[in-house]
Amino acid sequence: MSKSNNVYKDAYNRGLRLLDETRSLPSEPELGTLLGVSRTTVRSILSRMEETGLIAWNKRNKTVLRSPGPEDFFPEEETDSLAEIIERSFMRRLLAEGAEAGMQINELELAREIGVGTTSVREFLIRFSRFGLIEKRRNSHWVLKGFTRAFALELTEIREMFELRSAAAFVALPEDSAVWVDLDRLEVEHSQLASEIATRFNEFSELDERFHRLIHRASHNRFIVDFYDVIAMIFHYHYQWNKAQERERNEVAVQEHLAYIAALKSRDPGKVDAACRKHLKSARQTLLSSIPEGRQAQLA
Amino acid sequence: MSKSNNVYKDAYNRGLRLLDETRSLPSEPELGTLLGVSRTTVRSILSRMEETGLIAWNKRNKTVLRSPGPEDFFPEEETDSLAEIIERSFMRRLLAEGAEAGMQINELELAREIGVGTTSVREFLIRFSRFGLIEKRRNSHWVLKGFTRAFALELTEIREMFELRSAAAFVALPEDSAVWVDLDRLEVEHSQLASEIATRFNEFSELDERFHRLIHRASHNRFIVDFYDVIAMIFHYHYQWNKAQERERNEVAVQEHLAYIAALKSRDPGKVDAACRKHLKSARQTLLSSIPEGRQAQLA
DNA sequence: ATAATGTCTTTTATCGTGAAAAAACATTTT
DNA sequence: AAAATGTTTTTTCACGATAAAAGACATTAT
Repeated sequence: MSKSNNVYKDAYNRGLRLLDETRSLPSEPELGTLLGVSRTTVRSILSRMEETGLIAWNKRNKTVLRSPGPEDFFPEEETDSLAEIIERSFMRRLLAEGAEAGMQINELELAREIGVGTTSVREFLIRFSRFGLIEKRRNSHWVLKGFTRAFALELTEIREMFELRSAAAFVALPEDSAVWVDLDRLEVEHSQLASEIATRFNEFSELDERFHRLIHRASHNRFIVDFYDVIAMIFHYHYQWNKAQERERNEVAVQEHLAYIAALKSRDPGKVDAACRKHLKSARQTLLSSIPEGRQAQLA
Repeated sequence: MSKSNNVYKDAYNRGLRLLDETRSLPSEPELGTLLGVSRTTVRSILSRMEETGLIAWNKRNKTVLRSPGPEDFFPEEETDSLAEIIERSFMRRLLAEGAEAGMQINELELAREIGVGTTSVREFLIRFSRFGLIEKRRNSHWVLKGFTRAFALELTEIREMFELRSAAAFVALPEDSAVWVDLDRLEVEHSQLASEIATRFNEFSELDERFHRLIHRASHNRFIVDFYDVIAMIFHYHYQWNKAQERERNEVAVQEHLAYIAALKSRDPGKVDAACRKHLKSARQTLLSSIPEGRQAQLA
């Protein structure tokens, strides 16, 4: 089967949305930048749009003929990369009952179960290993370390260390740095979300990530910035799994963020430290409370 | 070619060294644990030892017939794993002239140059990416970020944060913890090395790693422990490349370690903090001084 | 009954291969 | 001449296949 054309399909779907906005499409290189793909893929997309009568394409002329309907889109599941598919399957397994720490992970079995080649699974596991949840035995299998209380504590310890430092670096940034504009924008978004929290609470997760990444970036340290990937990944799946009190949790978090943002804008290191600590403390509580005592040694 | 039998060859070579020590070899499972390989490999080793007249093998009886000579050993280069071969080739390229930051890395070219399959190179790059020296462009090539001054500063910033915290955790360990015995042993080794520094200065590197790993382990945090892999890797190649004042540098470092060890043994947090800071400061200086100003944006 | 050896099965490591996608080069259009 | 389109080449991604190595099961020895 070699390689799926999900890059093409995903870009095609995103390309369809452009058709509603304009009468005619821009140049091929421009479309490439817009969709984040090469010209080769852009041309495949245009070919199909022409075939299905969405556009008339003649050299530089790409006139929109009709608006795309739902049937023009490729099915969602065909637009995922193999890596995403494997990650989802793997995490589902991890979060399912019975995934105990110490358990061994079988590449071949995983590959067969997901229906992909072993190479992709191997590469996924190598990439995934930096999250600290699995470990490789030299020329042998992988071992599951488990999403335990210990893991959560180790993760949050680093997170707190890094974020406090980043926040301190943030307030030291010059007045004319672009981050202050970004921060203002995030503040507005937070306020809006706060006022409509009852209905939009599930949008917090995405805002949360953008906010913390902005702060971490102020550290100007690639190891700190990269570490946020670990946090983001854990929180992503954690929230998917644990929906208890989601609304209340997010409501509290939004307010903490607003206080944190205000502290940053005050540029008072003391206030920032306090606001940051307060938020990190409740974030840790949230994470820890989701790991039942009785399953400490188990992968929840 | 599928898979090289370097595991067998390496274990065989290590197995040969056992022949000098005993009249007869232990059981197969015991040999397996000793050499860190499976029984399957142990049996292959025993078969060859029998063939080459090194031992007489009959079921549980494995009598040593003669001592192995140099010709019995497999050549060193055949005992390296593919990953080691690729890493060495890759690092040689990095440290060679002309490896500038921003340069793109070509999997296929690397694979051809080293004479291995692309899969192995890909896996290596994924594993290597956590060191923060390369970065992947989404469905495209890897980009070299370069061993720059910025890299060294970011690395040492984290190192210092982690080691100070680990050292603080170290002194808080109970009196009966096994680490104190390990520390005593390391102190003796340091003293011995200090007294013979003129001739043995090149043995410091290995001692250095063991010492810092012991301290980092006290953090009981997998992210801190794992981060030492990045430091160890950088220092390993850094020292291979920069031999200037090696003797003097190591002489100073050994003394700093001894002071650091004394501080740890005093269990006085203030003293530990001071000794740790002092050592880390000079370690940072050493690393920075090896990155010439004029090549800041370049990979040395 | 425990622990070894002997045998068979499964898994891991690595390669070559082919399609998807990117990138490079050549040609045309503005 | 700058930027687009058209065409060709190269690289990445993913697979199945195969030998090495690990692991499981069966048998034999203490």
